[in-house]
Amino acid sequence: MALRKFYRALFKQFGPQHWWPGETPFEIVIGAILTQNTAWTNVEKAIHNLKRAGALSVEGMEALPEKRLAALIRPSGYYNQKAKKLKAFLRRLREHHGGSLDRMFRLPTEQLRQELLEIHGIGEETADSILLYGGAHPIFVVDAYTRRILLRHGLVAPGASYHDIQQIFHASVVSNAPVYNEFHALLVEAGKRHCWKARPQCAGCPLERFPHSVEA
DNA sequence: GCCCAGGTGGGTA
DNA sequence: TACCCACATGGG
Repeated sequence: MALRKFYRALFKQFGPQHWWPGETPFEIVIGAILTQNTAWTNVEKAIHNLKRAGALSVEGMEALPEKRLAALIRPSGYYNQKAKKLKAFLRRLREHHGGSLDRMFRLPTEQLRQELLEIHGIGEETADSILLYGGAHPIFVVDAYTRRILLRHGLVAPGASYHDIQQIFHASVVSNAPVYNEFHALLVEAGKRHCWKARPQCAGCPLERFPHSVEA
């Protein structure tokens, strides 16, 4: 299967990625929301502000007025929107799980995924990032780089949905959280290095030797 | 100045 | 369903 070859090639080239860059499950959840359509370097600044303000905890963040929260996460962009999203998540966590991430993550994967998707501001990629990286649930995260790379190699059709792409991974890669974790992180690294583009930008990339259906 | 970044939700046809 | 757009900062 092509994807398993991709994984080996990427790992050989880039090595372990040590994702997610976050010290606690709560930090990972917050980072997953803050990184939506945003460079991670900007998210780091926002998280630094939250830490400095003592707001990188369930209680600390819930105690903040939304305006104050928005000001702290300003460097991550879309800060008014994201403050609303963070508040919506915290409210749900408190009302359904007593404010405990541990309790929340004990739910079955599919049930928790459905619940996360009901929260304002949490779409499929963010829900899956929270599940995989925050709770070690074995579910594959599909992001823009993943889509572009698979598209370029003709492994998915142009109109493929998030679910379509996720199913390809679930069907061909063993259901194992550490493996899904590493694979997705490697795909993002490849994406950042423009491995989804044609030569010369892709020259030397670990996927170049695999067939390209789309010379984008 | 322009383009992009580890998306999502709301509106319209 | 399928587009289109708003949301916003910071780095290359």
